[in-house]
Parts: sequence; C-alpha cells; structure tokens
Amino acid sequence: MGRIPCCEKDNVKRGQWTPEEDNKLSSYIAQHGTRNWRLIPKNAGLQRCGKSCRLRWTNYLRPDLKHGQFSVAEEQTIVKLHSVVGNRWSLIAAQLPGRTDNDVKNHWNTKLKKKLSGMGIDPVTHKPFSHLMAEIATTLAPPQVAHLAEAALGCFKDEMLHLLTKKRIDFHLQQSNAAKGNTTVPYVSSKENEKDDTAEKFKLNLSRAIQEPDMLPLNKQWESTGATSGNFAGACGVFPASVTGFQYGPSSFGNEGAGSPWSQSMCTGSTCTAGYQGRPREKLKDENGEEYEGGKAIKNASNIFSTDCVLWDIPSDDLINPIYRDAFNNKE
DNA sequence: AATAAAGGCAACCGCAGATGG
DNA sequence: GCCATCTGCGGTTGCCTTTAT
Repeated sequence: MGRIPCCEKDNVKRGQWTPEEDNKLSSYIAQHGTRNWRLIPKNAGLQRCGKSCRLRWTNYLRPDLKHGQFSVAEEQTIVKLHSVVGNRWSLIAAQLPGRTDNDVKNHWNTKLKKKLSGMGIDPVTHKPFSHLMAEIATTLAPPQVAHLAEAALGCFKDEMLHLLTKKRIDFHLQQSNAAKGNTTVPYVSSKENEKDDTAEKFKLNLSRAIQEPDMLPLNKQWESTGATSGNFAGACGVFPASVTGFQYGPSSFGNEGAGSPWSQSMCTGSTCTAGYQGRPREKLKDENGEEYEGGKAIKNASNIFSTDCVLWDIPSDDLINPIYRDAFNNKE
C-alpha cells in the first residue's frame, strides 16, 4: 500500500517539452497562477503530470530566470556557499537571483566540482587533498592510512594514474624520437610539462602527507601556503601568498586562460563524479565531534553556521537571504 | 568523414516536510 | 493526533551536443 501516484502514469506524456506545451503552460499560469499543480495540466489541456509541469515552470519557463552562463561571481558564491551548506542546492540558489537549484546543481556537478578537484581541493570538504591526507594520517594507525588515503583520494588518484600513464607514453615517444635523430623538438609541450610537474609535486606531497602527519597543524585555519610543500594547491600556484586565510579568490576563479587550474585538463569527468554521486544522508561529524546529518536534516539555517570547519570569508552583505545574513552576523 | 567518448542539461524519481481536513 | 494530499528538494537518469580519435 504505497501512496497514490501524483498522476495517471499511463495517460501522461514524458520527456522533452515542446514549444506548444510550453506556451499552454505559460499562458495558463499567467492567467491562473500556480496554485494546485495537480489540476494545472488538466485545466491547461496538457497531458503531463502536475509534477512535471511544476518542474518545467520552475526550472525553465519562469520569466525571472537567467539562462546564460554562470558568471565568475556566481561561481564564487556557489563554491563559498557549498563549503558552508553542502548540497543544499535550493539554499544556494536562493542567493543567486534567476538561478534554480537544478541550474546550480548541474553547474556544480559538471564544472565546479572538476575545477576544485583540478586545484587539488576536495569538493566535498573544500579542503586541500594534502590537508585531508594529513588528517587521516594523524588519526589512524599506519597500516590503515594508506588504504584510507587511497579511498579519500579516489578522484585524484585516478587522475594521477592518468597523468603518470601519459608521462610514460610521452617518455617512450621521446625516446623513439631521439632514436630517429630528432633531438631538437621536444615532444612534450610546455603545458604537458606543467602537468607532469604537477604530477610529481602531487606524488611528493602525497607521500609526505602520509609519512609526516604533523606536516599541517590541525585545528588551525588554513593558510595560503604559496609554494609550501604541504599544500598541493599552493604548490600549483593557485592561491596567492598575499591572501590571509584560505579562500577562493578571484585569482583562482577568474583566469580561464592557458595553464589555468580551471582547465578541465586536470580531472576527467567520470573519475571525479563517481565517488560523490548518490551520497547517502549519513550521520556526519564536524571537527568538534558534533554529529549532524547530511542531506535534508538541517532545518534551521542558523545552525549551518555553527561549525568552524567552513570558510568564513563571505561578506555578509553579499547574502541576499536575511536568514543567512542574520546567522552570519550572529556567528560570534 | 565516421565513430566513440565525454560533457552538459533537462527531466524524472522518490523521499520528506508542510498543510489542511 | 491521524491521514491524505501537496509541495519542495536532492539524487539520478537519459538524451542531445560537442570534442577527440
């Protein structure tokens, strides 16, 4: 005995909406509003489920929606808010006028997550991978560390394998070129060298993070480490040394040019996304050991701001929703 | 030019909270 | 308080487009 379906599944059309259907729905809603979604398709002459109509309206037809590319400022806002509230897409979207939760979610899953991974930052915790490695190393007995570190770095590990495999192929090609007497033109481009350099740095930091658990002090605000070996992102030159406290500054978000850490070259989609999709609403713990629940459990927005394991560099004036603003201002 | 792989996005699914009788 | 229904949300899927080989 489940609950009754929201509509007769046999009689409803599914899949892509046609312009004609869009017109019907838009003009009906313009006249009658959006009360009672179940009745809307029937009254509007649509063979659609009410839920489908609601989705179409909220995610596509609403006149106040923006349809273009996300701006750098919007991306920054998404990343910052995600570091605070996690996958609460509706909360994040509420801070971005004209954007829907679906927009934000899709943009995060297809672009931002990869960009962060490419910068050496875990998109779930928003911490540098090396920092996570150090945390793991301090809390576990040595035999466990390697395995858990591997698991924690699932995305990045795959990328490293990719890079290292490519390096090996490049090496063979270079050797074969050399054997043919072609010694003047290096096979590997400067960008490839950059990648290989990155791979080496990551390898070094990975092993150091495991071997030297106190490399990064815990319970301390992240610092921009510049070229400090402990921070992979810093080692890649992502974060400006002048920045006080770890943050996603314009320098890391605004430059999409050649060699930018934002280029998709750093992380392939399948390897990056698999580990994070379908994340259950598990019990999680913050850095103080306080238990909280992932997913929808947080109902009071102010609670979201009560943990120290998040980034606090969001200017409160940037927050459109007064709930956020108040929570932010009362955080002390 | 053809094909495969990856990316991007719209839409669907199912769960949970809100609401009203 | 209970139940039925509506609504909102986050996760997932599937299809179309773009890019790489």
